Amino acid sequence: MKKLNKELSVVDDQLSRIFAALADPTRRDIVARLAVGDATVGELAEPYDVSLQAVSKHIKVLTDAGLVSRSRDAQRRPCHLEAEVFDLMTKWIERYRQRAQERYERLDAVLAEMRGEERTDDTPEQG
Amino acid sequence: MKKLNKELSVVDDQLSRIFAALADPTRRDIVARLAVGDATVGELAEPYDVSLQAVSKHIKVLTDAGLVSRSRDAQRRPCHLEAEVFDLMTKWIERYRQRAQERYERLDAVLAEMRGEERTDDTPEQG
DNA sequence: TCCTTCCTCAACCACATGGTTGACAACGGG
DNA sequence: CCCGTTGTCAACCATGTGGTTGAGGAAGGA
Repeated sequence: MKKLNKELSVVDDQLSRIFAALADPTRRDIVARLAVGDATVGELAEPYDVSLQAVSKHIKVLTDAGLVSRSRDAQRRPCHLEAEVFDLMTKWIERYRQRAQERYERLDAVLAEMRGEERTDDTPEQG
Repeated sequence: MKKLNKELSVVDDQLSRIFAALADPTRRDIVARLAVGDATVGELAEPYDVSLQAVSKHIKVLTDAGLVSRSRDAQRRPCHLEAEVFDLMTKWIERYRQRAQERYERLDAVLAEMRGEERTDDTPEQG
């Protein structure tokens, strides 16, 4: 039963890009500022001590993840935060957070039961 | 106004570790399985085509991020999913998703208004 | 047309990361 | 006590990532 069919569905792939994009504090900061309002690369770069090119790269990572879209306004290329993509993340998170939470609550019940009975099974179904 | 005070607060640091941990599909898969029930490294490694050591490393990344805790049961070191840490993420996400969503909805209103009036302001307050 | 502004591309560098293999530590069963 | 089971540590390797600098494209303004 080796070699789990790792065809890396598109959603899975995007999820990876989103999480990876948000793993960087600078990029999270940029997202935070874009939540307030659209901004150009230059404006976004201004508070940081790094080159404009570095910030441009961060923006690219964010756009590749679908978190940011670009438009054109003369020479400017304003960045816009795409809120919908967050849903993909929250859906993923909520699914497992809930399961884990339920399991945790069930554990309480089990522990209460165990005080009077005996344990037969160790690991719940898995796969 | 350069050099944003980048002291990388503890929360920020953990947030980075959490997002980075979940950026890997294998680790997300492990989290998914741990949501169903606790498991040992060996059990977790079984479906994959990689060495046990590689999976052990993944587990280490997850524990360092606070997503997984370990216990001891004879030679076994079962992995347990820590659901609370998810809250840190969802809180961060929700904050900016909401802002962006509100901004988006406000845009609708503005566009509707624009059909009858004239525009004076372009970019909402920012900073 | 030439210049300026805004931004991206390309090459490079240091370091992090995911994988490997080999050694070995921790624990319980004979 | 020795052995098997379970898992980690250490060293190594290939690739990815965030940063740099330099060159240059795209779009107006003079």
